[in-house]
Amino acid sequence: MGRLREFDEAKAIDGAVDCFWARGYEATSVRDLAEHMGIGGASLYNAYGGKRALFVTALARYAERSMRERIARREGNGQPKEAIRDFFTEIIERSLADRDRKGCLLVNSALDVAPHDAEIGKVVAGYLEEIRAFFQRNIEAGRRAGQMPRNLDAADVSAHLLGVLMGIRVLARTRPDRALLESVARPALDLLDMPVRPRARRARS
Amino acid sequence: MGRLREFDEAKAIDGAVDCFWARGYEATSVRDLAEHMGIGGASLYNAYGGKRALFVTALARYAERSMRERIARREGNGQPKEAIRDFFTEIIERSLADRDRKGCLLVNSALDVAPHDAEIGKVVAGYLEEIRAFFQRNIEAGRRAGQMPRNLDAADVSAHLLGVLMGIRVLARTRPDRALLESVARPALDLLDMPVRPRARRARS
DNA sequence: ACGATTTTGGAGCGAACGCTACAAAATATC
DNA sequence: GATATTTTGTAGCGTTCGCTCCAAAATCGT
Repeated sequence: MGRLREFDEAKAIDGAVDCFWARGYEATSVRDLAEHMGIGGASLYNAYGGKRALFVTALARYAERSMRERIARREGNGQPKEAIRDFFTEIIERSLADRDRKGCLLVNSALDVAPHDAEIGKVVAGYLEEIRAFFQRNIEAGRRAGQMPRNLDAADVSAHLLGVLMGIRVLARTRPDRALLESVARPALDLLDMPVRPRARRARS
Repeated sequence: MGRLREFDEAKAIDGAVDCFWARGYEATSVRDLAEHMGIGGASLYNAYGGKRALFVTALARYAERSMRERIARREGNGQPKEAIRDFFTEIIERSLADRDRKGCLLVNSALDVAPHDAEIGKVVAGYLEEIRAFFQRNIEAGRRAGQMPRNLDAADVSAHLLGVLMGIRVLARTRPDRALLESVARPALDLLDMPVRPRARRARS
């Protein structure tokens, strides 16, 4: 019973994601949100509760459609090393193509919102942990398949890859330069390759 | 000629740094600033021009007192590897001791302000480049001194270290956990060590 | 001492902020 | 069709925003 909603809820959330993504939490006003969501201010509060609650919803939408989608697309192909390499390649390519330098909503939130809001902080930390776990699963699979060095510490290296990923997204927002971003990633990805037996230059022992 | 300033200009700038550092650019109000700087609103505009100009000044102060000081303190000891290692150790320790999770003003600005303000973006990029250059100088010195592998690519690895540093500062704001932060840094720092000749497990060719 | 110049505190500008109140409009149940 | 319930648009609540105006206060050169 009651009047039914006239706006497209999926489009509305996507509009909210775009707003928070482009401008950040503080700099996004409720009026901006309502306009980009295609709804009125009253509907926004009626349907989503308010700015903060809407942000949590938008964050979940972003994580689902952007992060988890990207993970799911790479995983389960039986090529764990390519999964990780392609993950970084895609992030770099998208960062370079990101003309308005929006970066990653999760990373932006980790610095903007999370430190000032314990609840949202835990949510963001949980999303980032999902990325690290993706790295760890694929490192372990790569070791089992003999594609990666046996002595790789999956916990260490997965955390390292997560840190490098965060670094790429930070640097991309101030200096979206291909050479820089690829240099950041390369030493980390080289860890995943099998060591080459160093060729002896001259006879020595 | 004219009335002379009554407030301590150094303390005032430090107060502005503290404000922007703790709350971010957008979330810091001119009234917050004036109060923490110990001056009135009119004096703030008279002496510094406005919120944005004051932010640029505060950023320069932070870079000088926090970043360049940290670099200068480590460099020129003839121990380039320790300079880099200690740099990361200090960042991790300070991040763990940073109870209100202020992080690094440069990194915060790189995500908050830089993408929306081209001029400030270039300033921030310049400061970050100083950090990368510090890494590169010490990598080259370490190679010359025979403390680091001869085949280290100083450009690549210095960019990598900068990325890892950014990653540590991001993760520290959402999950200030020693094990996590040290895991992020460890594989990067291990690059600086001389390779150990792998001990042959069994006789094999 | 005096005019010129600068700083300081206070009041307040117009605008935008997050949010709410309220009545008209639209639906389901009966 | 009457009633109950929900959504929608509008108007506006009180607050805060960055910033400016202005007169009093304080210092200089002369």
